[in-house]
Amino acid sequence: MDIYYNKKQTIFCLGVRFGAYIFATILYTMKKPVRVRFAPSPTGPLHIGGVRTALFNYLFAKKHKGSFVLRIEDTDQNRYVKGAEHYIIDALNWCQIPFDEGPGKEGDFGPYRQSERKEIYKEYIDILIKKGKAYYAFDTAEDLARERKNHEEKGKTFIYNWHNRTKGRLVNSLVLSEEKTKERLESGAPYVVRFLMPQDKTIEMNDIVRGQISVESKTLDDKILFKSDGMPTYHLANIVDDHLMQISHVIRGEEWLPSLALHMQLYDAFEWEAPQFAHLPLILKPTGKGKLSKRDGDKLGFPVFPLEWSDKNSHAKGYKESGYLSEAVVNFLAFLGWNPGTEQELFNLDDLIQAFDLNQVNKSGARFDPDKIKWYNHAYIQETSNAELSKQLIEADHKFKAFDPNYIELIVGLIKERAQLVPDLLHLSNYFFEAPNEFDEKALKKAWKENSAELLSEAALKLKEANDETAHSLKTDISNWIKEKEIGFGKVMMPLRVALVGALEGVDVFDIIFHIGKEESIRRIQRLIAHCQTTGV
RNA sequence: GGCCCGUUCGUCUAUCGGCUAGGACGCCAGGUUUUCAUCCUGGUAAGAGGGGUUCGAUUCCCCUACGGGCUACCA
Repeated sequence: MDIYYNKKQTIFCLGVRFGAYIFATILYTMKKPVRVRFAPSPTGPLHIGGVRTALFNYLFAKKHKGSFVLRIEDTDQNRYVKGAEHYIIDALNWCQIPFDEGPGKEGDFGPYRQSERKEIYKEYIDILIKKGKAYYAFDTAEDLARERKNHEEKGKTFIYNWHNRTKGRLVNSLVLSEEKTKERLESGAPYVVRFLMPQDKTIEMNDIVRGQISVESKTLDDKILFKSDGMPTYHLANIVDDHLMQISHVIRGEEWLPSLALHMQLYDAFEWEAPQFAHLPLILKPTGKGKLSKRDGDKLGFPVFPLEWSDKNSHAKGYKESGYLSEAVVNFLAFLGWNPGTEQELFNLDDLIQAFDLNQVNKSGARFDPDKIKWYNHAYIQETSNAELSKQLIEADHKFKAFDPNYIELIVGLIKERAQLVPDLLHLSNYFFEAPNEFDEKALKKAWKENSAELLSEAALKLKEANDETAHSLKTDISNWIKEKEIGFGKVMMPLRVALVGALEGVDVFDIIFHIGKEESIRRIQRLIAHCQTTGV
């Protein structure tokens, strides 16, 4: 194969290999511990895309024996939602991807809420200003809106950067004299701090998922780093915290990719070594356009949140409450945008940690498939013990408290292969716990023939005498009787099933009789006969 | 509009220059279950288009199209 390589390719390949080797060697000698963070904003319930980001961070951390940090990015006081932080922690715990450090689990790098780190950001923004990498700006929101509008009317886009930071009508410390700036600041006038984006620089970046990316700095704007309310914006807080918390790898959603150039410039400005970045593909709506949003759940009939959430103006369903097992959700999520390259589909958390590799993460967005997550759930229900499922069943419906737990376990074992969601166990099993209170019309039409009443009466008599030691002995006795009578099995079995279940569904008829008992079975048979007589079927 | 990223069955994806393009979900058919479901077997179905590079491109490069993201004193 290699003989077909031309010279150019060979040199290139050697170059790449040599480069990779040097890079690997440097990485190896540094041997920095892996530290990753999940940094959500407490603006509401964590949605399923956020859970996936957290999961990938967790898997990567555990794979490399590193730490998984939870940092609450609550720098926007307007969007702060009470209870959201608590929800995030509950959700991570339910998924069994707990963090090693974070609020309530203080490590060496706290505090872990950005609102509690206000002074730190002030300190660092001052460093940037002193270095001449950032500047004060006094333009009001109205000023900026006006500028945008003016530009728009001329068919242009307003960008606050080298184009106009010192021209036009903008007011900032680059155009004001030092004294004037000082005066303004001391007068208590509101100000923001902007990053002084270099004018002519090709910013080369490397992303673990996407490889080389490059952006021309002249297309970028002087982003606000420090808001007039004394809080940092995401960009500043993020870089400062990732540095201070010694984050080695930033694994986050693709929506942050356009900010990467800014972030790299910030690391440069501080003269800090940047962590490695991996931008995860977005999760898209099952149908239609765009990324999966918090509102899609109700519209499309599946949860988009791990746990249910309610506040005064909204209520949203959660996977947990809808009867999904966390293992299924985690397995499904792991396979959105990643796969191990083998044909194995079922992975528990330990397997995932073993197999996980950021290099195998896909670049393109993945549509969310509600059918597939159901399939995973069915698979995991089969793997879950009858005892555990019974426990969940009893929790879900208190009527089961009246029954022997051992009986419930037996029944669960009988029906679980038919259950896709945990609550399915409820309606799939009800004929084991109570007689049907109505009979499905279609089923009756199909099962009930002229002589059904007589046959069933006779069947009831035979049942009384039958050996009910096991379901199998029952089956043998009744089958023999049907054979002797030389009638089709269906003639007896179908109406019998309707009598027991109320419909043409359910597990094996003899399993049902065995578990509910002969007496109850006969009672149900008589009820159906009576029903058919009164309704004249 | 500008900037960035992406594009293999309907969906999630495998392939890291040799392909009769593999698996899973879904769907369809058959079998098992005298029911329903499960389960088993089989089937359906894909490299956006156009140029290069190459003995050979799904794979590498370019263009176009399409999709996605960002473009806030939100994260």
